[in-house]
Amino acid sequence: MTKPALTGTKLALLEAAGELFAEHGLEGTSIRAIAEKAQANIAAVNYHFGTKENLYTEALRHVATCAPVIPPEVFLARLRGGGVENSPEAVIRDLVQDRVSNYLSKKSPEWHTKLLMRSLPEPNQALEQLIQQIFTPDQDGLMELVLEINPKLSPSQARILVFSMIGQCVFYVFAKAPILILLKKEGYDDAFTREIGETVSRIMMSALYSFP
Amino acid sequence: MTKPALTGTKLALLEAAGELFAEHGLEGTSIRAIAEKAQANIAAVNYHFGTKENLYTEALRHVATCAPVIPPEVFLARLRGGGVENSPEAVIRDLVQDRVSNYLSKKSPEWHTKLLMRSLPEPNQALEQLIQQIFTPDQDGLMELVLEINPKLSPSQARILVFSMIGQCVFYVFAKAPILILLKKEGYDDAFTREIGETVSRIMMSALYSFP
DNA sequence: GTCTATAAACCGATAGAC
DNA sequence: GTCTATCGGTTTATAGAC
Repeated sequence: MTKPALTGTKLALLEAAGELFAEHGLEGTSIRAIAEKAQANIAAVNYHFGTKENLYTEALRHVATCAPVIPPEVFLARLRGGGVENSPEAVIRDLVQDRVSNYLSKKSPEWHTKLLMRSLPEPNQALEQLIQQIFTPDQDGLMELVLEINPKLSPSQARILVFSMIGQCVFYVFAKAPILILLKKEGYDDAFTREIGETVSRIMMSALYSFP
Repeated sequence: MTKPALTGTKLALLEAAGELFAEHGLEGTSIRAIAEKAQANIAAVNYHFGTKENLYTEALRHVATCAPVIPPEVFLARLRGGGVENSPEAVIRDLVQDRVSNYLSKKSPEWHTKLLMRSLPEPNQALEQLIQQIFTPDQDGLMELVLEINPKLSPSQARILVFSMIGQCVFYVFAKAPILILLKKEGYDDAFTREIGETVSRIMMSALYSFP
């Protein structure tokens, strides 16, 4: 038991804040708006979190620890297990599909990914912690996976391949608004999400075997 | 002559504002800070631009019209011209290298791309105009290029391939801060930038021929 | 066009009653 | 733990002199 359960008001504040921060950023969100959305008192923010910055940090940490993405180790184990259903093609396809559907579909609230995206170019005290706890292990696991499929890759190539894979998935979240305008769509439907996953995994597979 | 020349103060305000907006966002930047940086009076912002939002819009438009990226038509013409130096491999490599170095090196001030990145998830009244004037023609041109190299691609596949190419390039700008922390680097050096370009173009080439 | 001075509103944070 | 009331500071925007 590392984390005490959140009382109703504290949780309501955290989620209201997360949603508003995701939409309007740290500076664009007032604690008054947060308290109103959470149906709590303005002073409750200060009571539960001290400062607005702390609340932002907590919201970001909350999102990061909630991410239901399947860790690379699972796919690495499948790959080493062998069998037709665990071919590199199948494993990469499932991995990419998991990431894409995680980012683009409704597995988790939309503001989770939105807040995450916003925190990347807007460095925050929570970001470095996030990187060490979430991104670095994930990146390392994915590099191991990529090197398992093609051991001839240089570490530097493997790293860029991983960035490219993540970058393609993230781009659709990050640039969602302009992409939707470009496509004249209202939102990503399931068929489009599936096609993104299929195409990205196919790109990665063909690339993986074309190196070094 | 569609645009009257900018007076010294107005231009100074625009550039100071752009730099601050890129760094701290719309809400995180005060017109006081802008005026101070531009060595102008606070009231000058209101005089020249009316509101802070207008100034933000103008700064974004300024950046968009300054982008020195080589248009897809140039590469399409090379491709159709034929010859060894105009092979699909060479053309894609040069295109990706141009984008990457444009985004990552010092061809244009760093705040240009930073402001552009920030405006994508933070929709603004200028964004739609930006998309119609810049993104849509660019996207269409790149799709034509991709279809010239592999005419068997479905339009939907070609579109996603283009998104994937742009997405990979943009990711390194967008997620620069976490990537640098991850790599334990201070900045992108030329060797790294070059390797990104080479790897991304190689990924795209192998993918282009593996479809459909 | 540029300045000073100021209006009017909002901000985050907190003291103190309950 | 929750509330009201308020402090001290900042914000944008503007009126009016030069």
